[in-house]
Amino acid sequence: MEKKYDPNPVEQKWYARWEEANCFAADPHAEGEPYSIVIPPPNVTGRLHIGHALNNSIQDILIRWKRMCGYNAVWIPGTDHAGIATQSVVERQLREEGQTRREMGREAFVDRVWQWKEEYGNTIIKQLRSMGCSCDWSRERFTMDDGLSEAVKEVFIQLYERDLIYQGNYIINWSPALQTALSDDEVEYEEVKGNLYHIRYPVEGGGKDDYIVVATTRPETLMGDVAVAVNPRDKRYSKLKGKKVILPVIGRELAVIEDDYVDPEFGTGIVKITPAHDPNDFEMGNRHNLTPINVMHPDGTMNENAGPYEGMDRFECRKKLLADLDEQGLMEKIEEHVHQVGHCYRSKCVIEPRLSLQWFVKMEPLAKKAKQAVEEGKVKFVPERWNKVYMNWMDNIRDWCISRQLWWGHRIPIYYCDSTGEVWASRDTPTASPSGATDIRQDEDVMDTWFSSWLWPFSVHGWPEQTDALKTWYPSATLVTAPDIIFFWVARMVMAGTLFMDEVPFDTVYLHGVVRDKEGRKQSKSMGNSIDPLAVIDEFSADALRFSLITLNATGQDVRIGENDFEMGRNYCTKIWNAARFLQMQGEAVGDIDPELLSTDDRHLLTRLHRTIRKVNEHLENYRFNDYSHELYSFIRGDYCDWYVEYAKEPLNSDDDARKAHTLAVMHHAFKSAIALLHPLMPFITEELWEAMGYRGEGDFLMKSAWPATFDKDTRSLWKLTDENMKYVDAKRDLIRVARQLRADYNIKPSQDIEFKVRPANKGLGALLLTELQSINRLVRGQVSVDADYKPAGAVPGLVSKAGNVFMPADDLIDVEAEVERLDKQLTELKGHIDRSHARLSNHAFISKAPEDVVAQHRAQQQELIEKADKIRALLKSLKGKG
RNA sequence: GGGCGGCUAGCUCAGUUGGUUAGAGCAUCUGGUUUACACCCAGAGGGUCGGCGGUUCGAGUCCGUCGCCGCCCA
Repeated sequence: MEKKYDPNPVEQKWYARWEEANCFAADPHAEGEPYSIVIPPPNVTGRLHIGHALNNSIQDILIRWKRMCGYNAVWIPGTDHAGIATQSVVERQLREEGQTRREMGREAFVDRVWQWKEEYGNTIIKQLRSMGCSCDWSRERFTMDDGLSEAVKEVFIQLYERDLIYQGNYIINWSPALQTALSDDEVEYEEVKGNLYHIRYPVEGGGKDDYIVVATTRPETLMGDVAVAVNPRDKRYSKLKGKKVILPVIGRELAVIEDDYVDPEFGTGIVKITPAHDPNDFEMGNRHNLTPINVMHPDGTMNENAGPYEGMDRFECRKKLLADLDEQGLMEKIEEHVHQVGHCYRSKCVIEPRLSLQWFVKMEPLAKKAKQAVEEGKVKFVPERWNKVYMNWMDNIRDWCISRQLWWGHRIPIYYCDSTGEVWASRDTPTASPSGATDIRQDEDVMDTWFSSWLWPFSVHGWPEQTDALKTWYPSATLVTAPDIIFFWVARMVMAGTLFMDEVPFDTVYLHGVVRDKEGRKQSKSMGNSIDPLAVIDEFSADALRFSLITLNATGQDVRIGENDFEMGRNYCTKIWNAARFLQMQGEAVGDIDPELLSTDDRHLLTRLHRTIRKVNEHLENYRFNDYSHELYSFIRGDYCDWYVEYAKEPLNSDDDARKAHTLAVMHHAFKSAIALLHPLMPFITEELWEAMGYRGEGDFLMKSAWPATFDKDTRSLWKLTDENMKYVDAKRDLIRVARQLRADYNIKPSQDIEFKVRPANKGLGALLLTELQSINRLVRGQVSVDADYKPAGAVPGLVSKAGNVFMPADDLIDVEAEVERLDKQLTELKGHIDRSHARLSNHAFISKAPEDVVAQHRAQQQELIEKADKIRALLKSLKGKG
């Protein structure tokens, strides 16, 4: 083995070997309980960021763990076509070439996007490999693939036939930058400091001073006003009833209508009604039979209805209009006004509520089933609190606008015949209308990308075909994702699953936190604070990346990460590497564990292994990945390296070949189990060591090996893996720690062999210690002797350990003052604990109300504290007396 | 306006049903060429668990309230 671990070539080597050996490929007919995960499909335009790294590390842990446990596990990878993002990227490219998609034509443009996708589109998929993700690449899917497109079309038509899809003229969120409709969820509201403009509308037939004042935040929509409204109970304006007002600039007459919706408290209590540009006005307009007037082009410039402002951009128009109103003396006042303004989640432009003809999905019937599924516990959220968020969304569900004015995406399978006026949905490309007319055309729009993503859990398996994969792996087991797409994606998948499969798409949704920078800001490219996972892999290794992310991230909590946090992962790898190297240097392992030869430390290690396996299983089952990582970390670093290996050097260097061989057997058993347990988290180094240590069978891989089992009861009793032994070894180690502390406090050179006297806490313990002096001597780098009657002849430094008092008799060492000071401090601290313990135990209420075992526990603890304090007092006495 | 999360060592965070002397990593200090490892080892220092009030024999943990910080929905 190399002296230093060089991860990059090792990681590349193993990933290639796994792929060559088809280790990731799953077979629906294979044995084992099915366990499947579908990846949250990243954008095909995307690059791996740190959030993906966390997300996919978790999925890989689950899938590797389950695979080792014998499940028929599959992880389905893939990407989505990201309609808006991908189209934007290619359009930008065209622009640089001095072209536009309209010039190019739809077909050529779509071809061009496909070309782009083939060339650049799968970056993220390649990047997932360098992270070690064990996806079944033979099942990789793309939402625009034939099969998945088939599913999208089928679902659209089924919904259409069930009357759950409709086309309608409604106010939707319009992105002028992208020139497409967006769903409500794609709008981000931001607080903006704007103004509330108070504008005078002259009353028809009135004098110069006869006017009303309306307040608005978007004056540029004024040209689209079709009425003004007041609340019918608002006495101030009852005299306006039946009157008309004149729309400034345009000069159109507007009726004054009464509607309960108007809030008398807001602004002046009179609002302008602009049904084509505001959802509430649209509703009101419908109630009062008003015809909407649209004043804007799709790109956000003013249209012919805007009179003098035609051709101006909406914000330019606002400026000019305000100046004109001011000039005409129609501007009452301008108030500062903070309000929420919708922005496009992709282009960040200000959303324009706009009346237009779009396709919608009726969500209420879908929500009902999806809600029920969670209520009945068929889908569980981890952490549980997301339950409420999900329910709340379902309760306030709004119809889903699914049409997008784009070219890249699944085209809506609706056909029109202009001569006959027929409208119908078709699975195939029709050549004539149902009545036989041939002047037919397909709807120009495509569907929202999420309309394909919500089918992902079953469309990846070939639905609507009833494939074997679908039968075996639907529903999937666990969905791992970030909470920001709980509405976009998770909720809608539950809807699709319950509706089309009659079964929820997954039984658990694990929602992990957001990865932030050290200042707590979300990592983003535009802020320049993002950590590139590939750079981390390059510098520290994929194992280190995974380890650090998982170890630092508590269940469902956001995690702050900086560049040097990956050092801990790298250091851990190095440590494990060296532990393996040490073990290998001891020679071949022969023989098995022999109950007769087990030392107390052997038994301690094996007990800890047993408990570690148990806890690791528990943590993984409960999605407590950081606990899983910590548990193993302390086993490998603490129990195995720091204590056991150091202990083992004594038997390994002894002349007793049987003892030596047996120690090796124990070490290999523990080490082998440990790296197997670690494999889901750090797949590369563990696989490498599995081979290097000779654990690998012919054609075998650690990733395909069995998950370590806890020891059964018989083995535990045969090997005497008892609590008493744990207690003894812990006491012994406390003794060692105390002896080391004495050495450190008195600056004894490591090379100096020094004597320790131990007055054991009890006889049995003393007898046991006597049999283990060789290894203890090595660990304290001194000569320990056990003497129950030892009484220091002079002022001798000493400390109290769980195993008894430890003295370090040596000439010219003692600094009495310093020693007294330290013992005093310790005693004061102990006294505090004893006082509190005493107060508790002398409290009648405590004795009578607390459970017996708790009382007993506190009694024992108090006893321990008192004994320790007594020993310290004795030490102090001997120091003071003789010093 | 409603909801959620956070506030624990200098920093980043664990602490699952209330019950041993509140933990980890990093950072700091001291010592170290111990035949695996300085990406290391040994040892040490460091916390009124955001404030106040309550429930309880017992609160970092439960309840109320206030204060910041962040997110989501309207």
